Amino acid sequence: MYEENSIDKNSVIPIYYQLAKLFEGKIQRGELKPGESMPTEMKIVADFGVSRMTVRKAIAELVAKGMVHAQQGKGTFVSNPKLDNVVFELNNFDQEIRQRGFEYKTTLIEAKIIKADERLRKIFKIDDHNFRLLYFRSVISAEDEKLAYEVKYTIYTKSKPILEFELQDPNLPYLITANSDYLPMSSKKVLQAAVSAKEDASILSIGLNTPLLVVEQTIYDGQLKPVGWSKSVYRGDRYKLTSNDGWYKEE
Amino acid sequence: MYEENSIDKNSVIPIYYQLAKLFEGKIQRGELKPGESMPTEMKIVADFGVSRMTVRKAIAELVAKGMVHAQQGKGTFVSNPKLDNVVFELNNFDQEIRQRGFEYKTTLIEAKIIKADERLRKIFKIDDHNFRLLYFRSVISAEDEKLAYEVKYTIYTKSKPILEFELQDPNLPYLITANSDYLPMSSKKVLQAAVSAKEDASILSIGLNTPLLVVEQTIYDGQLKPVGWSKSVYRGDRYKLTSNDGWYKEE
DNA sequence: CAGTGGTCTAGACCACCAT
DNA sequence: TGGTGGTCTAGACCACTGG
Repeated sequence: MYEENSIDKNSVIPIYYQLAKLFEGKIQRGELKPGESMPTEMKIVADFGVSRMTVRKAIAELVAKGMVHAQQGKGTFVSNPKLDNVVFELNNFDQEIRQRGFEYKTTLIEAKIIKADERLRKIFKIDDHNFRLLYFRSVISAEDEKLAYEVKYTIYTKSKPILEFELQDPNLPYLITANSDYLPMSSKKVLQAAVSAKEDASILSIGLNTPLLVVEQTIYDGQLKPVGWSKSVYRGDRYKLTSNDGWYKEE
Repeated sequence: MYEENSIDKNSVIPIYYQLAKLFEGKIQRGELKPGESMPTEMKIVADFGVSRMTVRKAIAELVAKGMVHAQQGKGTFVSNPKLDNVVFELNNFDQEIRQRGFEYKTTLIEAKIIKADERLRKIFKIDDHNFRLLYFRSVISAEDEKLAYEVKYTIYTKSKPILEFELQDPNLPYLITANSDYLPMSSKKVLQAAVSAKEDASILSIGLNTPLLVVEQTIYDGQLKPVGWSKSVYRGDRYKLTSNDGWYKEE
C-alpha cells in the first residue's frame, strides 16, 4: 500500500481519518517512537491547513486506540504498546463451526420450576424459602460431538410463560427480557479451569480427568439485582481463549 | 445521589460530560429503553442552549460506551446491552496478592542460549538451523506456595547482554526492548485449560490431574515479525478469569 | 423534499505546565 | 509568561434516510 505523507482535502475519506492514519503509520514504522512527542496541535493545523477541531478529532482516534496520550499544558506523546494485557476472548465456537459448514445445535435436556435451595437463594440474594426459579439444562453439540453443556436459572414469572423453543436459545439475557419484567443491564462472568468428574464425563461423553473450561455467569438488571445465573462447561480440547494486543499494521 | 434533569453551564464539570451523564441516567433508569430513539441533536441543542458540537461530544461518549448507536439520516438509538460478550480478564494475581499483603516473587530457574529446534524455528518463522535464542524459565510463588511457571524465548542479540535481574522481570516485551533492537508492537495470546502432567506437578508441587490454565504468547514487532514467545502455566485453583459486561450504575 | 447525523471551519476562553 | 491541550460557540456544507 502506498503511504503518502500528505492528505487529500477533496477525498471522500474524511480529513480527520486521513490524518489519524498518517500518524498511525509514522508510529508503526518507528518514525515516531514511544515517549516522543507528537507535533503540537497548532503545528499540525499549520502543516496541513486544516482546522484545529479536525486535528483534535484525528488525535482523539489515536488516543482511543491507546497509541498516544495527551497531557494538558505539556503535549501529546506516543505511548508504549500495552502488551501485557490480560484480556481474553472465548472463541465463538458457534461461528467457527458454521464457517466449517458443520451442524451446531443446542439440545434441551431438562426444564422445570424448582424451589431455590440455599446456594441459589444466596446467588439471587433472596431470603424467601418459597422462592421459585426456572431451571433448565442443555447440551451443545456439533457434528454429533458434544462440546459443552449449560445449566441455567432465571426468576420465574407466572404471567409470562416460556415457550419451549425459547429455552434452546443460548442467549439467557434475551430469555429474561422475553419472559419477565426484568431488563438485563449487566453481567458478571467467572471462568476457571477444571477437570472432568464423573458427571461431566458422562454428559459430554469424554474421559475422566480431561481439561474443562467452566464459565459461571450472573445477570443483573439496572438496579444490580441478580435476575439470572448460568454455568457453562466446555470441553477444554475444543475451546480456547485468544487475545490480540498492541498496534497492528492496517490491511 | 441527587440527579438533576438539567445542566449547570458554570460548573467546573464540562457541559458535554454533564449531558452524557444525564442521558446515561435516563437509560439506566429505563426512561429511555433499548430501541427507542434519543432526542435529535438539534432538539438537545435547543433544550439545553448549548452548541451542537458540545451535544455531539456528549453523544460520542455514549457511543463509545456502546449505550447508543447513531444512524446517519435516521437518528440515534438506545442500544441493547451486550451481555453475551466473551471477553475475559485474567485476574492480576500480582495485585491481588499484594493487597493481601503477601509476598509475591519470581524465581529464575534456568537461563541459557540455545539453538532453536524445529518447533521454535517455526514459531519465529526462521529457517536458519543455527538460529539462536535466549531461553529461560522461572517460577512464580507467593506465601511459599508455587502458583505458576513460565518458559520464555527471545531472539538473542550478542551486542546487548542481558542482566540477571532483568530476567526476573515477568514483562517479556520490556526485556526485548532493553536487550535487542526490536520494538515489540503487538502480541497474540492463546489460553487453554489443561491437566497437570508429571512435569507440571513436579515444578508446581501439586498433584497429578489437577486443573491448569496455560497461556501461550507470541510477541511481534512493527512488521509482525515474531520476536518473543512464552508459555505460562497457572494453577487452576489459584487463577481465574473474570468479565464484567453491560452498563453499570455510576457511583 | 425535509430532517437526520457526519464533517469542517475560524474563531474564543480556559486550565495547566514549564521557564 | 508563552505554549500546551481542554472546552465551547455559531455558523456551514454534506450524505443519507424517509415519505
